[in-house]
Amino acid sequence: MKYLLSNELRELFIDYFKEKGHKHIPSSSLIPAGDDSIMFTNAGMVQFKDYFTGISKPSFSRAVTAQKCMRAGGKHNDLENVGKTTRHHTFFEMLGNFSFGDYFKNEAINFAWDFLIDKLEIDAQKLFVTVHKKDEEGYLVWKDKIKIDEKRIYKLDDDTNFWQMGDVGPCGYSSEIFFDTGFSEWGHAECDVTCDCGRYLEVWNLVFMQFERAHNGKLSNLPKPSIDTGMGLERMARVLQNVKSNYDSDVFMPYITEIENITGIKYQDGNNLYDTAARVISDHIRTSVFLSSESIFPSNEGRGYVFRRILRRLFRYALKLNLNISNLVYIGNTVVLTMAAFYPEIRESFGIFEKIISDEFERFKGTLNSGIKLLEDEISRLKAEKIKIINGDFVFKLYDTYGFPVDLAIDAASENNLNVDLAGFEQLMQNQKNYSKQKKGKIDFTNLDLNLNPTVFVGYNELEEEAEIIGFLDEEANLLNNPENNTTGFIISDSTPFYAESGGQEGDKGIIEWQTGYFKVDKTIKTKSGVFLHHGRITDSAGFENGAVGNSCNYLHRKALFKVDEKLRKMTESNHSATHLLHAALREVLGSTSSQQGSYVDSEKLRFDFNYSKALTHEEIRKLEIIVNNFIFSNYAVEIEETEMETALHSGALHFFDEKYGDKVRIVNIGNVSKEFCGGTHVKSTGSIGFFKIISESSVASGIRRIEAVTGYNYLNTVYIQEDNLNNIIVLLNSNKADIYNKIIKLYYDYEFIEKENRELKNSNFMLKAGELCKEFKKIGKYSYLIKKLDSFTPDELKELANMIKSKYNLGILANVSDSNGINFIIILGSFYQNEKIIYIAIAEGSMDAAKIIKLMSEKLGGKGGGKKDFAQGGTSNLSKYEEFETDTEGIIKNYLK
RNA sequence: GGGGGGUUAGCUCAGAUGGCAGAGUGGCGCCUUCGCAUGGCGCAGGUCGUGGGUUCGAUUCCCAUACCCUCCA
Repeated sequence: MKYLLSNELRELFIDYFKEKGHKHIPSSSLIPAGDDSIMFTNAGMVQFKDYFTGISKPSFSRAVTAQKCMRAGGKHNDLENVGKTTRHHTFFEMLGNFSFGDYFKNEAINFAWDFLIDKLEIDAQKLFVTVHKKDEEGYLVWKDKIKIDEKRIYKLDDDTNFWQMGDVGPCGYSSEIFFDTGFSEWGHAECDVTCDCGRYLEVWNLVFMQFERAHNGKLSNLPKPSIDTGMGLERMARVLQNVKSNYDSDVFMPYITEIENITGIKYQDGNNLYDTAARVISDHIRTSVFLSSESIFPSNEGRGYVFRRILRRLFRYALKLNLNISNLVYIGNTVVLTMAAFYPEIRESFGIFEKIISDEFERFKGTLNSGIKLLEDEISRLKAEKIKIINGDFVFKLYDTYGFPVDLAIDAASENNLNVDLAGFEQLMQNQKNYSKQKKGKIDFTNLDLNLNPTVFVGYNELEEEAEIIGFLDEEANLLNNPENNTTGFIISDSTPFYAESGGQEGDKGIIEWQTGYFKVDKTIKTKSGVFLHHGRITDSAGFENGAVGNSCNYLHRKALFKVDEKLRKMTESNHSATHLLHAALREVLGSTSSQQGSYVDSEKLRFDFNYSKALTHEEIRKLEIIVNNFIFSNYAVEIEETEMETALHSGALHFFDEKYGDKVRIVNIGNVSKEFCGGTHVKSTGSIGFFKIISESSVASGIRRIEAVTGYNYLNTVYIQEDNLNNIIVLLNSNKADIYNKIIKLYYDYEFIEKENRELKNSNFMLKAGELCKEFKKIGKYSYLIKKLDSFTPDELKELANMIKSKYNLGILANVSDSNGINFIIILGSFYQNEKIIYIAIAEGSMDAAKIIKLMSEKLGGKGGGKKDFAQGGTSNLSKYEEFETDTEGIIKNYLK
């Protein structure tokens, strides 16, 4: 067996298959292009999916790749296993060779065997293979052509040896090659390839795509069967380096060695906490470096959320080993040193990695601290009540709501001699998962498989076109032959001038009309296979009149005129072309690293997201606007070029791989300032954009900024709105454009001054009034009371006045030594309020109860009220009681004091 | 996409079955001190995220909405 480093293995593999007529295709992004069914690229075949399904055709029939892959979210999730086994990773590389209708089983098996035996010089006695029990053809290749001992061929079932992409589409038997490491993680002495103990390592999976599964589940033979294979680089490196674990290979040892150096503890490849932590840290840092290079940022949804979970798991283990953030960055740099030769993007993005990891660490500390606080409170409560177990509800809430890791909660519990009800926790966790699953179920029309030819799009040149209606889908995606009049749904046609939403450009609106009626299109979308869906409502007079078929009407194969709303389309095109200009300007002002993160244009405005770490300054925004408007005023011609993907890639045009481009791509050239892949529609020359103005700049996620802007007429509208506002203000203040600012400044200061003066005036007025009212207290024994009705006071004013009376009266009593048998008084003030009710408040001191008095008053006055012992208020809309307010209240007080 | 939580003074956060909005810290002033650290006293600083509703009364309850955190998909 050859001893190869991982980089050598990768090279050898690619060279071998290149020699066998395969085209080396670079690894695609970790973000699958135009594929929402998976979160991350998780196998080598992902970038070739459309070739296997036949949606598009490659210009080559054999390919070889080393593909970046992730399994840490969605259907394939290995995250929790990482660090605990010898062979699970969140990020890994898959080596693969592919045949698209070219060679099949015989060659695929021979290539694999030849590579293993001849190139890697692996001892054939250590290899075992599996085939599907019904795959006689595959079995015979192994037995007769390769001449492998029958005892080494395992015939297995669907669950291990049948592969399919989804419920429908291409699928087929697979054959796997296992390597006997002679070492079982579980200490098994006797077992075989079907055992999960790690002794038999699956090193190569060959998928024979030979069937097509229909909606009814039936299989039919594919005319041109294909091959999809995958060999895990990390596993094979481990085999060739003859070590017990992927982590002991040169793929991970550089990082583990660094952890040893930092902590001063030797890595033992064991199951203890330290060794697990070292593995987790190595794996997760490597993954984080790669995710950073894909412009994925930690967030609370989708891929960003997976990234956040990986980072949090990394931090948890880093804390256990007392690693700090600069240690982690240092290890991250080692990832760059070991892997950037093959993946140069990670070197360029290292700054982003540094920022992400340190920002996220700060955030993590925040959630840790708040969690620790809650946990400490709970623990001391339990201790006080002598309870020995923290219940699952609490731990779940801590985790679910506050993001506090469960294992840390368990640690803290055991430090305090407490247990955690883990079963209860798991139950709640399961409930949440089920709940979340149930809540899915909106139809994704873009993912429909309608089994129709792609719609011919003529809308680049035509906005009106006669076309044939070939189908109608209702809102539940049922194909209706005779949709009733007034039904909403989707019209499908053989061709159309309507642009369907894609590439961040809104779909067209407009009208589809025929002799007896029309269909108002409010949006246009398309399926992944290119069938255009015009959404709207049928309005057909024939539907009402045709009694024979109720009010339904057959639209199938009817010719209709498809008319795009030209005005909206033109405005959208302005915005779209302006987006390209803005992109060019951004690269000029902020540098070429500020690349596109997404964009959306409709007829009203354009939105552009890009990565940049801080808010744009006022000056930068102005600069962008000036540059873009200069582009517009230069009236550059917009040239569209249609070309092969290959040549386009070499032309230096900007492209973004979360977009899906066909084999033929369109390149949009604007002057010599912008060149981008783009399937959207554009103005003929930049002059017709008219004008460009940024209306907002904001942040969408950390590290991503968003610019929103308007063009042409839309800007005119915002100018009008602003102008009207300004004019209204000018007229109101009887001023003019030149003076208005100074006038407002003056008014503002005047207002502040007057308000302060007013407050003081009111205060001194209240003081005076309070002083007067102080004299009106009446006495019954040691109690005194003041009852007064006042006109047009607000509740707040009553409160304030009463408080002043109280302090003045208090002062008077305290000054008067002879009256020292305790302070017991109540102040009751009432007023009209907004001419619709009587309000009254009571402030009491000593043993008088304001709330009780207010209750009694409310009974008498037919109102409601309440409060506390020292303060209460009430109200009534029974205005006629106002005249007797004082006498009534006095009666109540006298009665109360009796 | 769904669930949970949050938004109160410049900052960190309390708060009440609905009844006059608080602490710590920072800011300013004064005192203690030869001076500094410190300590003591006082002052300023609030649309209680926004908009509706219920109520005599809402920062608190209800509805909607924005933003942030978090879990699940």
